[in-house]
Amino acid sequence: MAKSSSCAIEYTLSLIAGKWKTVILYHLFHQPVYRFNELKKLMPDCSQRMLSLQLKELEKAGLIQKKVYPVVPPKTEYSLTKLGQSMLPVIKAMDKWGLDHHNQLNKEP
Amino acid sequence: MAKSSSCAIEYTLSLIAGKWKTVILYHLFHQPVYRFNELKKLMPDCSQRMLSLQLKELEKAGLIQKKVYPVVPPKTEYSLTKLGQSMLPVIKAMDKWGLDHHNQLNKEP
DNA sequence: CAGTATCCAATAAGATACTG
DNA sequence: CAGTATCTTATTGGATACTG
Repeated sequence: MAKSSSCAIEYTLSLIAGKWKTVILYHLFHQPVYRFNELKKLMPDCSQRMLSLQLKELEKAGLIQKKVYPVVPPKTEYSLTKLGQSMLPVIKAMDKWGLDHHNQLNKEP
Repeated sequence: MAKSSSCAIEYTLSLIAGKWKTVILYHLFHQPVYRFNELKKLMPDCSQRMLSLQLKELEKAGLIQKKVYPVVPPKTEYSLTKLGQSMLPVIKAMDKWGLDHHNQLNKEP
């Protein structure tokens, strides 16, 4: 984000680049609300730290929102904002492309 | 690409992540063939080195192909492969989203 | 024209331990 | 439960100069 992008697509990419952001959005499209540890379980290869960072960046980008319940033990809920929901076509297109072209997936005997 | 992705969308992202890849694809959708320096001119903020690297990765991913003419001075042409063309919905969705939501673009007086 | 080579800076990501 | 802190490594990107 150092330089302003000169191309629309660059801007879009800047918001969803990062190893886990699209995956997080993907999950939130399939279930509207997730807690931190639920997401963690869905993404076993994503460390707690990375999940935390990526959620923060998505929140900063305005794509997701976080609701914190002041209870003990803590409870937080992540969900898509309106803006995040508008990303659905992008996520869908990427998911479809991956399903169509990633031969290593869903090819178990 | 160290670990195999467990999610289709992760795979898609892995192929188009990188600061300039989607932009290159975007241009190749609007004009089927480009030479190295033509792309360079379209992307003034992308260094020659980066352009070269990103083109190489796109080629390795099978999304673009390169035709080299054995002439002096050298002439190369880059174009989308069939696989690259199949990425159109993804690029289009990202472009549209950027146009719709990046307020800093196309707002000059 | 279409790149490489080299060197360096910045950023992203991983591992592990700790906490309100 | 939902994170931080710290340290380290890996990857990416940039500047500049050079070449077949």
